[in-house]
Amino acid sequence: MKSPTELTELFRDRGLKVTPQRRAIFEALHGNREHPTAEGIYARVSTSMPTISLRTVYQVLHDLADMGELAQLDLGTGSSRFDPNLDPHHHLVCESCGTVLDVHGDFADVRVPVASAAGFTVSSTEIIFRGQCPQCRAASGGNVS
Amino acid sequence: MKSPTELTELFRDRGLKVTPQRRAIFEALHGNREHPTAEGIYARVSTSMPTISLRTVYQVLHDLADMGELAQLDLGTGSSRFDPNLDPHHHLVCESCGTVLDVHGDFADVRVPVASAAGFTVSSTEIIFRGQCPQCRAASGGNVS
DNA sequence: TTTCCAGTCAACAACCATTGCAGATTGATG
DNA sequence: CATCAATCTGCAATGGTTGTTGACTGGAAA
Repeated sequence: MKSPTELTELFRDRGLKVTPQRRAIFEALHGNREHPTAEGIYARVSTSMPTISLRTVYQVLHDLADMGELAQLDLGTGSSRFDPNLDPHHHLVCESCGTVLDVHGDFADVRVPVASAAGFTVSSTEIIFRGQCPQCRAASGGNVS
Repeated sequence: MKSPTELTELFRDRGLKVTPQRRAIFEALHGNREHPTAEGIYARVSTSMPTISLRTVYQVLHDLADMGELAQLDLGTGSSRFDPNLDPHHHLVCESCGTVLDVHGDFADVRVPVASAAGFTVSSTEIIFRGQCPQCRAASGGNVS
């Protein structure tokens, strides 16, 4: 994702206002590797701006996603997660605690076999590895519960 | 997924009752390749059993999933989908209409690079191809959305 | 710096998929 | 066919997310 400064310019260029709320959200996302949920961003921003509403957080996150500056993920953990990392990559999801890690690797050869494609136009490929993180494995003795 | 008859035996063996509701749901799932939602199964079963409740459909689907006789999928289409096909396979999702197709293919070489694994124990790998089906492409002139 | 207004915000209610609850009902066994 | 635990239904409640609306404000222009 672009830096808060770059996003500020981008918004101005598009005739959009750069409000304190937006700035705070830009900051909260910058360099964030936690794949936060909207609630997560809300919690973080609320500490410095207690009056911001969750509605606004959703709005700004969607604006950024629509502009292609942020990826929205649905990893089956109950709520959408937002990923400022726009490099092509995949995810590792802990089924116990929900933690998400990035997986970088060359999966260029992962394509739909022609026989299955049936005229489909594939625009993106998402690989989700599910399992258990070291912390949860240690805590549960290796059982996924 | 096992046949309705086999599921009947399986339930009896486990001391579970085989009610008309369960039988109807077994039938609705048998050979179903539509990756239906709970609502979808409810709609189908309702035609022959108008008094069945959506609550019961959810209950039975979860029972089957817990028993490993049915796969529950979250493909980011808003609601869970249920897949009676237990062969290892992946999915192709139309971003316009939500249709889901199975993708069979050899993706055995899709593994988490050691560097990314960071002690994670990977128990399953899910590949989701997103795009547009032929019908939607024709209908929209090739534009998504 | 003041004006002005399109763009934005906060609060609230609504929405959807899903689940918890409790009382009525019913398979399966003896 | 009597018994009873398992099951069903209807309804309320939950959690995540979005629609609405009137008040508010960033920032370009004067």
